[in-house]
Amino acid sequence: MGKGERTREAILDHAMRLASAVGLAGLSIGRLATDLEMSKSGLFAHFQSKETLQDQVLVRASQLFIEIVVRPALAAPRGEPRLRALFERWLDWTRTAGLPGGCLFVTAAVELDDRPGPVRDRLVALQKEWLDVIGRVARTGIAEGHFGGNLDPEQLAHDLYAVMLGYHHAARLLRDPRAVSRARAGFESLLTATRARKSA
Amino acid sequence: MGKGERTREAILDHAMRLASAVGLAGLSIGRLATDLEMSKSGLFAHFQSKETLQDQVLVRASQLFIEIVVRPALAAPRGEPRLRALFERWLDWTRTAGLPGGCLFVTAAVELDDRPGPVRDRLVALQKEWLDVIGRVARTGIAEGHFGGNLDPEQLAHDLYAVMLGYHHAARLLRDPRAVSRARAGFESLLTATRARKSA
DNA sequence: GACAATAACGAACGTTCGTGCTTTTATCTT
DNA sequence: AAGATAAAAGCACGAACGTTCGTTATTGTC
Repeated sequence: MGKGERTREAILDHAMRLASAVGLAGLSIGRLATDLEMSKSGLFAHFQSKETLQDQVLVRASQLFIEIVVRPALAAPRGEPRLRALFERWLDWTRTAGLPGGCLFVTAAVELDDRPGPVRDRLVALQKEWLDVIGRVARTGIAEGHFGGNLDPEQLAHDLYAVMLGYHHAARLLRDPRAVSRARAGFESLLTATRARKSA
Repeated sequence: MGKGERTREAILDHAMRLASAVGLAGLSIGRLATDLEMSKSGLFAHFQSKETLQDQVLVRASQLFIEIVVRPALAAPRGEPRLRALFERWLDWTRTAGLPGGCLFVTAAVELDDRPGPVRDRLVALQKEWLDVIGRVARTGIAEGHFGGNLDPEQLAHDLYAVMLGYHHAARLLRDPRAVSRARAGFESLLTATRARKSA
C-alpha cells in the first residue's frame, strides 16, 4: 500500500467521524485539512470534488458497517439468534466504529432525502442492501420455524429499522438514558408479534 | 398587525418550508432574501442573528403542528380513536402544512443532536412535549379500558414515534410507495400488542 | 398634513467555501 | 544512486456566508 492510499484512508476515516457529527454537507475541505495537518489543495487532490469525497465516505462507512455489524452477526445461528445479533451489534456499532456523532447513515438519510445526485443514490443503494440483509435473516427465521410462515420479512425489516431509528432519536437527541432498554423492548415486541403469527 | 409583523411571518413561513428540505443549518439569509424579493439586511433586521431565526422557525413550526395535528386529534373520542387520529394526522401533516421536504422536526432532530445551544434546547423541549402528548393519550386509553393496565404509556409513545420515523425514512429517502401501508401495519402491531397485554 | 417611528435598502466588512493552477518535495522503481 | 512518478504544498480565484453600518422609504399617529 503506497503512501497516497494510506493518507487517503486517513482522510476518509477522519471525514467519516466528522460527518457523523456534522453531516456530509457539513464536511469542509478546509476543516479536514486543518485537522489532519495538511494543505487544502493536497487533501483535495485525492478526490476530484467534494461530492466524490462524500460518496467515498459513504463507501468507507459501509465497509466498516459490514465488518462490525453484518459479518459477525452472520456467524450466529440462523434465524432468531442471528436477527438478535444483528440488532445488538447495530445498537453499539457507532461506539465500536468510533463515530462520535451517531450513525452516519441515519444522519445522511435525513440530509440527502431531498438532494438528488450520486451521493443520494449511493446512500439509497446502501440502505436497501441493509434492509435486504435484515429481510433475508428474517426469512431464514421462517425456514427455521422460529417465526410464523405468514410473516412478511420485508415488513419486519422495515419495523426493525424503525426501532433503530427510534433508538437513535431517543439516545442522541433526547439523551434518554432509557433509550437502550426502550429499543430492546421494541425489539422483543416485534419478535412476540412474529411468534404469535405462528399460531394464526 | 403591523407591517413588520406581517413580513416577519412571511419570512418564517418560507424559512420553515425551505428548512424542511435543506435543514435549519442549510438556511441562508441571502437565499431567503432572494426568494422573498427583499434585501439581506432588511430581512436580517427582523432577527438579530441566524440562530434566532432558526429558533423562531422551530417555534412557528410547532404552532402549525399543534394546529394541524394535535388539536384536531384531541377532538376524537378518548383512548384508541384519539391515538389513531394523532397517528393518521401525523402521517400527512407535512402535506397539509405544505412542507415539501418532510417533517421539519425529524430533519432538525438529526441535524441538532450534536450541536449544543439554544436551538437544540428548543427542539428537545418541543419533542418531549410531543412524546408527552402521545403518552397522555395512551394513558387515557388505559383508563378507557382500550389498552391493558400494565401498558407503559411512555414506551408506547416511544414506539409510536419510532413507527413515524420509519415511515419518514421509507417515504422520503427510499421513496417506497408502500411506506404508508408499512407504517399503518406497524401501528396496528403496536395496538395489537397493547391489547394482548390486557389479558396478561 | 406633519412628525416620529419603523421597515427596508445598498454597500461593505472579514471569513470561509470549493476548486484551479504551478511548483516543490517525497516516494518508488530500476 | 538516478531518474521517473506520485503526493503534497503554495497561492489565488470567485462566490457565498453572517453581520454591521449609515441612509432612504414607508408606515402609523396626532
